Amino acid sequence: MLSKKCKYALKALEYIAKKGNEEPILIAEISEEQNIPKKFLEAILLELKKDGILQSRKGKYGGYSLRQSANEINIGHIIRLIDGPIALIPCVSYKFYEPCIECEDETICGLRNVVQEVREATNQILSKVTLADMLKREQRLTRKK
Amino acid sequence: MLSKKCKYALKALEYIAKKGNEEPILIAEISEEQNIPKKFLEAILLELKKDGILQSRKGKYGGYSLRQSANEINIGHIIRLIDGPIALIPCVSYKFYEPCIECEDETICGLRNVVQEVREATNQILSKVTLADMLKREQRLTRKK
DNA sequence: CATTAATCTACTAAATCGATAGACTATAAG
DNA sequence: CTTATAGTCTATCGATTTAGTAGATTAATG
Repeated sequence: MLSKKCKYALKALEYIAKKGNEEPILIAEISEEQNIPKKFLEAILLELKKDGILQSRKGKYGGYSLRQSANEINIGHIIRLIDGPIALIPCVSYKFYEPCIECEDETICGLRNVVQEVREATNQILSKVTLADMLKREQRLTRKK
Repeated sequence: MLSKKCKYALKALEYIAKKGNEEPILIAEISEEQNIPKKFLEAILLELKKDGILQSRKGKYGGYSLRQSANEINIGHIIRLIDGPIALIPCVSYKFYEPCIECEDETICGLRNVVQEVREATNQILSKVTLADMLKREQRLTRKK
């Protein structure tokens, strides 16, 4: 399950991308508009900045803006950044690979073999979806109503 | 990520299915052979029993055995039983559906739309894999070596 | 120099996870 | 009917993670 933090991150990114002008957007504004606790949001935006997804300016006329364009920002990447591995077990994760302690030989593990398929399918989808795509989907769904 | 508890559950089931005779298997034996803390394992096996996957007998010659046949026991079901929802957000989960608190209208949510695809792909795989399949995979992988 | 707004450091409450202890109950053998 | 065996139930515990808060600090603007 995605953490609240991760959902907050995605909502904040959506919000920034939607307004998508040059002028930076205030933490306070995002916090109010998206109902995200301000202090918590601060920490989240900072993480996104440190990863190079956002940029910021302090002081008057300061705030946050996208550093990468919305169609370069991958959703799977954001999820991994905030929540860590998406895979169901660490021994099938690319980014967060770790051998299972309880497993003597992972190459013959049945569970691993199954979970590997799941990871492949998940990755197939997530690796393609960007922030821009997500906004497009939202627009499409809204028009349908 | 799957919890340790869940991995223990799957390992225990594999062990029981492998021995797969009529005679019940002791908690203590599973615990030792699979390196699972005994007391913890007790609780796990009890859950599996309450769900109808295992059956047990007390006293001498007692122990645990499969109640369902290994090719009726679905891996996704076990994971959901022990760890809860597999889906990334509750609003796309069949078994554990819950609306997102922070979401006013889930039908137009872009994230939900993406995550729904992931759930579909995951389900496609997990709904087909049984305990028997997992054992078969293990055998196949072992032969390959 | 005053104001604004991000950044950094340090907590805290609550929930979850992994595990343990000990009393209780049902079964089989003698 | 008693004893040994082995699962069941209740309660608790320490560590970690999650969600959130408080307050001081730093940088940009004017």
